Amino acid sequence: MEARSIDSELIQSRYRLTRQRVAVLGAIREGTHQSAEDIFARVRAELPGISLGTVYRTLDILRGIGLVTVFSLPGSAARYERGSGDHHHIVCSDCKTILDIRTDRLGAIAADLANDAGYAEIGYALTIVGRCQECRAAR
Amino acid sequence: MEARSIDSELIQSRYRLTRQRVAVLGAIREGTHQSAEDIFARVRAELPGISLGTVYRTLDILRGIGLVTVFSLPGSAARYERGSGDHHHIVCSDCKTILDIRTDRLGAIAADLANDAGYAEIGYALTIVGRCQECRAAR
DNA sequence: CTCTCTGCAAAGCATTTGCACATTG
DNA sequence: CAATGTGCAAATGCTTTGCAGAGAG
Repeated sequence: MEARSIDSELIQSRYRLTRQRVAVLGAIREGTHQSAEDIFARVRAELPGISLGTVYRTLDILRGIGLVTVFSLPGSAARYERGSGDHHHIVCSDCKTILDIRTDRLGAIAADLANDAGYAEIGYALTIVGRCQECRAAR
Repeated sequence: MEARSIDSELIQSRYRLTRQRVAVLGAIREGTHQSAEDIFARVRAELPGISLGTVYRTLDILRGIGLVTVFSLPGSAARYERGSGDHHHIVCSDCKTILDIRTDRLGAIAADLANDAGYAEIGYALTIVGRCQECRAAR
């Protein structure tokens, strides 16, 4: 079953349900690690009149209600993906390919570390940098 | 003993040893999680004529030779700190305060995950988001 | 002296915002 | 209808870059 429906989430959060918002969330679900421009391009196919500003505004709302997660790597635009950050990333230092990673070995550690620091943990994300197979094979 | 000296590192990397480069690295060592602007402000005290462009160019060189690490959080400028990323961060979702975290519990996990993904690991960074003590106390 | 570096200012992206009109509930 | 959302375009940050003169080796 798909995560919480955008309809109920937006309405419960007293946001209006507009074509643009539905389309943006739809676009997010069609890909991963997309930049705002990527999403803009995708949504445009369905809603040619939408503006990039609206995409940014919508992404910010969706993030606020937990339907979308953002992360950023130095030197590139923010990346958006659906859901709350329930996975991690490994990035190739050469070709910049990003892969999702899942593990259950981090939760306890993050909880301990947050606790030690006196913070109430909200979330955590591990980013690994490495060289992917293709890039190592090529020269 | 302080890490590798900037002099030898720059020279070995066939970069020229300039006042600006020495000052920028000095500024980095006086703080943590500094933005390029922060570093610019700090260096200016010593070298009033330096330009922001030079700060950026220098930071990029220092990062290239491993004397400086960069990281970024969505919605704010890149942060620079000395050394190679040998520690992690916890950020307050309210006041944005960043704390350094050290642990030896992640190395093996990161190595396994990189391996599973077919990547040759270069580095990894954990970022925890939470609410700090002060922010929880205040209202 | 030659080659690299720097300051300056302009350019380039990514993201945000003000405003008048369109839409939702 | 009233309140909210959207398109448009300008504005704002952050970072990069071209160029001519300054400085390092």
